[in-house]
Amino acid sequence: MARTAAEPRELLTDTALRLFREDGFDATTMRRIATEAGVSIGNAYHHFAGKDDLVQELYVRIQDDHRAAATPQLVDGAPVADNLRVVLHTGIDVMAPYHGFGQTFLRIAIQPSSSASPFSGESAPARDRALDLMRLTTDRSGTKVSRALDARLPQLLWLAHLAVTLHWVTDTTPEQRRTRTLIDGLCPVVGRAIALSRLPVARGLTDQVLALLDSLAPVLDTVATEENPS
Amino acid sequence: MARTAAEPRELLTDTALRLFREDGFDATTMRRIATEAGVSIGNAYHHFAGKDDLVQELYVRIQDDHRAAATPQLVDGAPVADNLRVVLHTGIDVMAPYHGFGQTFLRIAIQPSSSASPFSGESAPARDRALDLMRLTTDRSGTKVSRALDARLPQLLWLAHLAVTLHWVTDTTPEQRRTRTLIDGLCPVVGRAIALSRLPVARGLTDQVLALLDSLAPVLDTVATEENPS
DNA sequence: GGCTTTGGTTGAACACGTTCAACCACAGGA
DNA sequence: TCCTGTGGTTGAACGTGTTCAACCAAAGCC
Repeated sequence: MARTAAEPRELLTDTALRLFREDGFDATTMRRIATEAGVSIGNAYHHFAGKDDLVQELYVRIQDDHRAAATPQLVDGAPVADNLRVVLHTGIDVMAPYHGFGQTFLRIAIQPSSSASPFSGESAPARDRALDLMRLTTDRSGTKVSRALDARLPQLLWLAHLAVTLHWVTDTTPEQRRTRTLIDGLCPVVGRAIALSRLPVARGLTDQVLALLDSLAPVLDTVATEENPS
Repeated sequence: MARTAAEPRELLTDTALRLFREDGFDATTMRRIATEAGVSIGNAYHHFAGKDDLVQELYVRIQDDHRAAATPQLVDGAPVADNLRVVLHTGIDVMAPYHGFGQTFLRIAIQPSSSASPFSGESAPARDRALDLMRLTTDRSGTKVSRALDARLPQLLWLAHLAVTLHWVTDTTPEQRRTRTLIDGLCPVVGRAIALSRLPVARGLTDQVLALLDSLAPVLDTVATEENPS
């Protein structure tokens, strides 16, 4: 046999992700992942904290794919609504093969303990990556916004992304068409709202929203805070 | 002993909810729920589809408590922002004892199969109840809004409620203070946005938002549609 | 009294995720 | 050559949620 010990970690992730895609999350057992990857079940747990940890691997992978898919389609100087549309659609694209266990996906992502949690205060590299993509989106767009709004806009768009994802998970229409419609309807709204925010009449509301976002800073900011002084 | 077979269903829910509160969701085993309720484990599964089903019981119970707590505090003719504030705060109040397993809470609620799912297209009595409360809120408020917006406003407020709940689940501040702050900041924003929506300059945006909500009607409407022609 | 039906009740049994003490294989000293 | 770590590797074992064939007990009906 002489198994070359060829990175069981990669073997495990690949097998797991394939089985997740084929049979769904619940139907895929750790025993089968391990056997098909050619390692023992105990060894699987040596490389990954648990079944959920395997999903996080997918989570991170999807984020990378998302960035790779979205970036080349962004148009410099285009309205932010257009670029947001690109980002949201490509986001759905890369997630599409995994719609089957979107619920599981969300379940893992929600857990504050998970590093994939969109809200986790810890290092949360996944969320930072998502926020970075949104910052890239606003930076490359030509829409003029106030300085104060510009600082918070990526986070607002990220929240929109979160909302769209939430809808996508529960979307039972074929090919998740309704989510596509939602995106196409949502982006112009966001663009128009941004435009409106510059008018004096909306000044008060804009300031309120920004103050509100400031109060949520610990949730939204990319900071390495939290109880880990060591 | 002569156990009087006194409604094992109620015994089970009461025991389960108590144990959930005391020890959390994961630490509470079906075996313990069954034993402490004085029934066999198999019998527990005769009355409830599974552990998740017990949580749904709590879900429904909370919705009722929420309505009971919010209704008497609503002020007829008050600005909708004020009444919304009441509803959101009382919502947090009734959920407070269960913050410990808020994640589980969400996990159950997300599943489209669950009748507690906020998005499930089926009968979804729980969601209808929540929407009803929001309709009550807008009806009793004195804020003037356009006819078109009035029809959709409860659903918009319900979405706000959903967002606040999502934040609450992941809120790790003591007593979930940050969620309280979020509510206090969010309500004036909602009120101001509603006021702004009546201005001609915001007419286009308002119409777009309403059209967007219309496209989501199957998700948001209280209708008994879905594949169940029998 | 028998007989059937119906629906609550039981606990052993199943498959699962996860843990853990034991087991290598190999590297680096002495 | 031996000793001693060190870190990947193993599979039996544990406790869990859930299922299911069997078992009642009471209610009709003859």
